[in-house]
Amino acid sequence: MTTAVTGSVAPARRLSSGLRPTAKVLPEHARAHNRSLVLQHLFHGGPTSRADLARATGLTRVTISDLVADLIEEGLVEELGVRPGQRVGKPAILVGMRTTAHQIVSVDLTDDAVLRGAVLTLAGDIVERRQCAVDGRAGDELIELLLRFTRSLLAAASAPVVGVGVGSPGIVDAAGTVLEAPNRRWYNVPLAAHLTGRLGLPVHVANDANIAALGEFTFGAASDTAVLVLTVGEGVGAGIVLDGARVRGHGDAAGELGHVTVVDHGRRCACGRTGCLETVLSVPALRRAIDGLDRQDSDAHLASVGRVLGIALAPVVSALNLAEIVVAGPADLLDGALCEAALDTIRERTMPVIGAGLALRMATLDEDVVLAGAAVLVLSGQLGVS
Amino acid sequence: MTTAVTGSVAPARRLSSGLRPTAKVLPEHARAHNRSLVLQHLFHGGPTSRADLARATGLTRVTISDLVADLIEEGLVEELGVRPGQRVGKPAILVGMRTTAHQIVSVDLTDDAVLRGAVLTLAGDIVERRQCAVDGRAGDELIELLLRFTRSLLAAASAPVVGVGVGSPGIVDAAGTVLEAPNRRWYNVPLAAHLTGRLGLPVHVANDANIAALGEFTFGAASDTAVLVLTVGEGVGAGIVLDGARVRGHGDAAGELGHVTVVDHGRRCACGRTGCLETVLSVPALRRAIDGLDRQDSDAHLASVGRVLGIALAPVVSALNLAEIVVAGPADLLDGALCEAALDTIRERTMPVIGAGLALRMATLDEDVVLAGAAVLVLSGQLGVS
DNA sequence: GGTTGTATGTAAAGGAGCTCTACTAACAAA
DNA sequence: TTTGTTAGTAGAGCTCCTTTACATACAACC
Repeated sequence: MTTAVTGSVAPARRLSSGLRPTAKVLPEHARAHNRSLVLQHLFHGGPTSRADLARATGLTRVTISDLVADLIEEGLVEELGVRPGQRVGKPAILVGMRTTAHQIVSVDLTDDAVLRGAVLTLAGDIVERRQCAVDGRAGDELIELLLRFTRSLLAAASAPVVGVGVGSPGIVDAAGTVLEAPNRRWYNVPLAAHLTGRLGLPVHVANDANIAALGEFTFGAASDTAVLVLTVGEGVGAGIVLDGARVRGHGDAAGELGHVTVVDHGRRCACGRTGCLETVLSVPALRRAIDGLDRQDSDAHLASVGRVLGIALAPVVSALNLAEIVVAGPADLLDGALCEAALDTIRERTMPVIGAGLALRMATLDEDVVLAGAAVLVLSGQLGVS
Repeated sequence: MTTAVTGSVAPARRLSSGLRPTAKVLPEHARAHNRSLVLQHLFHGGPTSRADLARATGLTRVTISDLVADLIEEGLVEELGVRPGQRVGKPAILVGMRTTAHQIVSVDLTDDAVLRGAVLTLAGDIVERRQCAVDGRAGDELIELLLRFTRSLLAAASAPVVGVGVGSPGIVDAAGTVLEAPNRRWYNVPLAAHLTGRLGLPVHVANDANIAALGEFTFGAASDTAVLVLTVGEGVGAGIVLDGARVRGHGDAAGELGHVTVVDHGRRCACGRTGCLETVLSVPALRRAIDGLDRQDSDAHLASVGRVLGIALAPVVSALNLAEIVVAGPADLLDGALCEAALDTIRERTMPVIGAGLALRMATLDEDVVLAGAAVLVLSGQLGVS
């Protein structure tokens, strides 16, 4: 008596690709989701007619009109007049996101010596850029400085600010608490909550290298499915985006690749161990190593570091079947022999299916990756857009 | 004029942890989601009262009663009488999932020589187990054999079957098409669609090592957040579950760790390259290597393989901040020196935060991991439970 | 120049889904 | 017996989306 019960057992219609339904969904959540969906299309597709939005989202024109009316009321969207060009039927009215009507404030704490900040439009364009010397401050002092610096950025904004994004080194949990950032002497500092309280507007905090990946993913040319962004600066960090979601890891420490051992019997690292990736790949280490070398020797060294990087990344690429590795950092050091050797090494050390599907390129945003990423944090947290 | 607009810009209420809202959500989707949510709680928490379900999910008692009524009507849930024990208030009526009222058929194609299949309850318990010699069949012949084998399993079921799950080696896409499985001579075979058409009930197909991870995750003791399951058999494969979602990868090839180069100038591999992980870690390779050795030498060899494994996994563990690595395969080879060396090596080669948060253990399901995983495929695909 | 066809956007009615409030039922403890 | 607590259900109401119908505006065609 083997009876198919397809009729009586309804197929599960999944909301996301995740396996476990974990929280209840109410009509209002559906509404918020669809609202974000519309915004998302306008964000990436530019000005569009309501009818096109309906076709793109699968919602009806009626619902789209309703959602767009809400968004217009909130000031996030505006009508841009009739679509140019002659077609049959009633001319479409274009609607577009008002990317300049609101702004975002971003702060990048990556650098030991200086706070970097910016005011950005919702499209990620930098309107105003500021810096502020750290002068050796750490712990609470640094928090105070950060607060003052952020206030000065808010004062520099020329439109309402939807939120503040902060990229910090160290391990940061989902709530924006810095669990540990030794160089800043921060341990269990609820930075996001503290700043939100003091500033009176939403503040999002995340790991700098992690959000660099978000920045590249949203504003760069990164693929949708599986990207790793490697940030090379004073240290080495990474961020991974899979199916549009940032990988956080069990203890919010995903992407901490700087202190993986890659060289047996290697140099001593600041962390106390030896042979960490940072001892060969960080900007200071690279500069030291090639200082005074001619082009050929310098390239040879960079290639050897690239090979070491490739050996370390090959298992990661295989395990995740990555589509793209993006490298952010000084192009004079990284773009060239180093990246080439890394990609070649990864291809040599992985299956053809894995290696062939992989691209490796330099980041498109240079020094502003983290600022852009912090903006994405705000965009996605406040507007559901990324 | 820096004005906070928190009031006018509604915070995005996210449905999942993903960043990009990608598909519209209708009320019926919300209903299906909440239905799965209830089922999920009953699946993992066992019999529960409606009131407790309401507290656990955040939905009201009214809604829960409504959902439970639907589920009872569909035959997936039943009332189990009053909860024993004396408490104040009206006694609660327990409701529980009818795990034996429906069944699942699973097939495991991992073995070259034999098809392994089973009939399982919705709780993952094996009711009936069957095998079938492959006798060198491949390509279309193997598909026909698989079809006949599946039919015999369906005939052996003693309750309505909700769906069929198949674990296949090779690369399988989300639709259940086997993109390539060289040993089976399958290239772009739409296996799930084909079987669904012929059998008239839902068939789900996925990579065997991938779903082994699902099996361990659901029926084993794996953690929620970040797990990698390494399956060691004739070859080596892996599956990764992050935040409850299986990692698919850009080309549906995530987890293909068997052919990462781990030994420079190593043995020739069946894939044509040298030094692949499979050349040292597969069951045949391990047996060959320790054949005739005494315990001490054998352990030394196993430990050396464990170190190689640890070196390869350390970057993966760091990049993903894994909580757990689960190893599935023959305990006599893997459990002991090999696993110990692997864990020690990973700990040595990663930051303390990363290494300390990691556990490594043997799988709890032994040979039935893939069958269990295939069942999870059906559970999650048909009922939204996992 | 009128007619036809196509496309956009809105209005009104309807159904699905959840909540809130209010109620009954059933028990323990005082 | 009274009081307090908990479980489950009924009915009204709100939100959100769809379906259907309609007004509007243009091109193309005779």
